[in-house]
Amino acid sequence: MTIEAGATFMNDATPARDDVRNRLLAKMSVQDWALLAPHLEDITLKERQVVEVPNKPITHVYFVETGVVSVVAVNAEDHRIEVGVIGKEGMTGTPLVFGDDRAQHSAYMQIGGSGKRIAAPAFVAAIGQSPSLRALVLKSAQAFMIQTAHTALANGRAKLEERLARWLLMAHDRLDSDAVPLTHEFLAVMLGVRRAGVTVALHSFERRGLIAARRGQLTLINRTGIEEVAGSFYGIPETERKRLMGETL
Amino acid sequence: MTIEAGATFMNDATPARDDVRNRLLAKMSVQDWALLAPHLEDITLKERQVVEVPNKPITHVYFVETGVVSVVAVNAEDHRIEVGVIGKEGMTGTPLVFGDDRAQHSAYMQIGGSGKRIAAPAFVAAIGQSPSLRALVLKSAQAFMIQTAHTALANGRAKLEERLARWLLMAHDRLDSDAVPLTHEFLAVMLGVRRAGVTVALHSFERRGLIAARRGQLTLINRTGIEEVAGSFYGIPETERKRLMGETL
DNA sequence: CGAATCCCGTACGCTTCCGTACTGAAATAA
DNA sequence: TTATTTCAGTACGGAAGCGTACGGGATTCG
Repeated sequence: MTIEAGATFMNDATPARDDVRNRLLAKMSVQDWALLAPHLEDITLKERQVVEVPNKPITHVYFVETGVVSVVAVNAEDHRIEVGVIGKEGMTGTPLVFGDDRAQHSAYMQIGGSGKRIAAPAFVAAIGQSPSLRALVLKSAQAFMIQTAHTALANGRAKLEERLARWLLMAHDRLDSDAVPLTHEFLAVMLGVRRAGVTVALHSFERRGLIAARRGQLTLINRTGIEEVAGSFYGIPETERKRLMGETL
Repeated sequence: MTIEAGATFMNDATPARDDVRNRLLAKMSVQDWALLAPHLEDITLKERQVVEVPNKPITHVYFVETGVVSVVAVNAEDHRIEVGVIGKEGMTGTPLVFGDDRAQHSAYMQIGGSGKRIAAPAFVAAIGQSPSLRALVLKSAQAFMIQTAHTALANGRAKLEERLARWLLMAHDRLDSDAVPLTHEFLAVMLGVRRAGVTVALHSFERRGLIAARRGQLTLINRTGIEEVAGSFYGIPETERKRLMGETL
């Protein structure tokens, strides 16, 4: 690991900005970065690590850099389904942006990785202080909301294969490799379908040369082909996020 | 119609506050009300009247007082499904709260009624000026977001009868009578199912004494029974809204 | 290295809901 | 009043996906 020249005029605790891979952190103004940086903490995010628990206070906001967070809505009878994913393009803890201190949903690392986090009070103070920072996180929250709406659409109207393709594409957008380290079981939980249904659908993908599968891992081979399977159920949240946040996903 | 004493010290264009039935307008501080009131316009909201068009600028924010708005997500292949409903508890135009000027979804009156509206620029100016007003509409936006997430859950996991019961309850919460003036066709569009499927399900409800049905109209008879049908797919967004906004729904 | 566990492949009967379509009754328009 | 349109009731074959379950291979644990 090399020492970054850009970090020389900052104190030891402040992470260097040049190697920040979270898009929100990278995109904000230097002033806003300066506001957050002293409170940011580098963190490893292991798979299945819980970042938010429903109806519990949010302790930290996580800026993911590698890996994927699943946000899962749960009801009283323990029915559950994923309502959104978060990766390097976004952040967790959107209720804080709305002035609430509690998590609505369950959120945990679906694919392990790393990132930075900030304690909730420091985050709230920062967005209270900087209108431009608040505007940025509001847009990010809106982008997430659009994703949730289209998840509702896909859940109600798309077939299993279409929804599975959509999920793979959303994960792929957030990963640096074509390999998705996940079991069929977890894909099934996220989509709210049978594990066996996922197995059959992935088989079909594999036979068509769209993916390669190994135990606990699958690799995208023909992304365009997967996009064709997902059809119009994939894409709108992605273009809307680009419109709202700028060209970087 | 009697002349309200409370209106005497306001100018002619300013609606009297006492008879405001929209919960958000009724709940805000006098200062925030004074900020909005001069720009509020009484309006009749006929059924099927369009209030937002996807990808088009939002012209007005609507504060519904009677009737119900459907917010419907649409994709490129014209698949569509309702992602939320808005009545007297809320407002349309949430993207404006996030700093965006465009509608994501289609929004129209599913059940006709009336309300007040304000031109988008005046609304944006007001929330820019008053932090307390901004906080209020942010919480309302969050409540809507929770509703959307649970719609995604219901779409993915609930059966037709459960989803239909959920919809009826959400509509009933927003109406002043037990009569829901809607055809099976429109219920089907909102739920993303067949019209014939809705007919059969409503029949079952009727046989069980939960509702009474006439052409283009159905009446809730046993709300508790309908709640039992919806099970845990109904309720969380409602209690969360109460928590966020205070005891009034 | 053997045992226990995890993950995937596959199967079968069953439920739910779709696509489609025809009918008659009710409401509306002429 | 008659014609037209809208809405609800019903039907049938079929697709999609569920619940369940069993076996075998891969991986991990002791």
